[in-house]
Amino acid sequence: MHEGHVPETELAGGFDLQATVESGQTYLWSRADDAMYDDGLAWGGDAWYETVLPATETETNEPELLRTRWDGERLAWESTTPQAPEHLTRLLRLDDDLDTIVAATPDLPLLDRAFERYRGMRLVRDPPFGSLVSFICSAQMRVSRIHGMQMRLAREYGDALTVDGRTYHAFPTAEQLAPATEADLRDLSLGYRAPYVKRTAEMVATGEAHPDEARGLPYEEAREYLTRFVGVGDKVADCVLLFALDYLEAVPLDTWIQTAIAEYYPDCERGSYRETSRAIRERLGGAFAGYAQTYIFFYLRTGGE
DNA sequence: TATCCAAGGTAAGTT
DNA sequence: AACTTACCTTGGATA
Repeated sequence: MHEGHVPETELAGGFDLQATVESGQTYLWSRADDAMYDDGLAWGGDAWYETVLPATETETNEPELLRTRWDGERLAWESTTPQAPEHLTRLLRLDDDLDTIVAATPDLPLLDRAFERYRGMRLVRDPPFGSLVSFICSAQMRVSRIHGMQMRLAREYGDALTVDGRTYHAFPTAEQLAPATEADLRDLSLGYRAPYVKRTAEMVATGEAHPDEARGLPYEEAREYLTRFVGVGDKVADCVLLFALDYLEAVPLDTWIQTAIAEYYPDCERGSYRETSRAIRERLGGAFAGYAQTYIFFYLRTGGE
């Protein structure tokens, strides 16, 4: 295993690894201590987190293990690849300048409290297919269970990798996932999401469509593109745009944000997803509105008011 | 111990 | 285009 660290001085605006990984943006990382995912908020936050890089994203075309831990002053890492810092920077957006982003965001009381509480939390940049499947699975589901679904999908269908006697699994490719039957996926407790995941995997595997195709389109066109996948409506599309495809202005209108709008920004409620989305995006500052959304989401979900 | 409820929504059918 | 309804599963709350 290669190892190293990223010093705090290279992380403009600080870093909160636990909030970044456990805030419900990504379901493709795990806590190495096997503590219940989504149970760490009162815990301490210096656990190792690990993910497996898909073979399609590595220099070797093999899956690679990546582990990382915040030790209070710096981001330590261990990996089967020496390219770990580059992968960490991409996946956890280490080169985002949070000070600039916070400064560019409007001065709203709720937002200020959320920024203060979780200062250092970054957006993630998940692999698009994994992000797409994760958020299809997120419908009417709790964070810890969404995570469990992705872990089971990886274990059943993803590439295996053995390191120090332990076996890890990459999230499956569309080609690996498409052959699964609806019954297979229901056995993994996906419930009614099973046929959505299967049909979406088939669409990607056959080349009919790919989430990467949305990249670069004007924001609302990109969202519209993603809704062609089965199980993907406006909200899930916004999540993929924000957490995988670099659309930092995307504001997923989930139940928590809907509540926040009703309570704090009622004038932004416009009756339709499209118009409400435009209004709240404007209220949260436009270009980085998705960053603001993620802070508000996590702040409210963890008991902030 | 049994029952109920809600969880980061979406698709399909009606009006 | 706006409005209803069904949908799997399960941990945690309530009786």
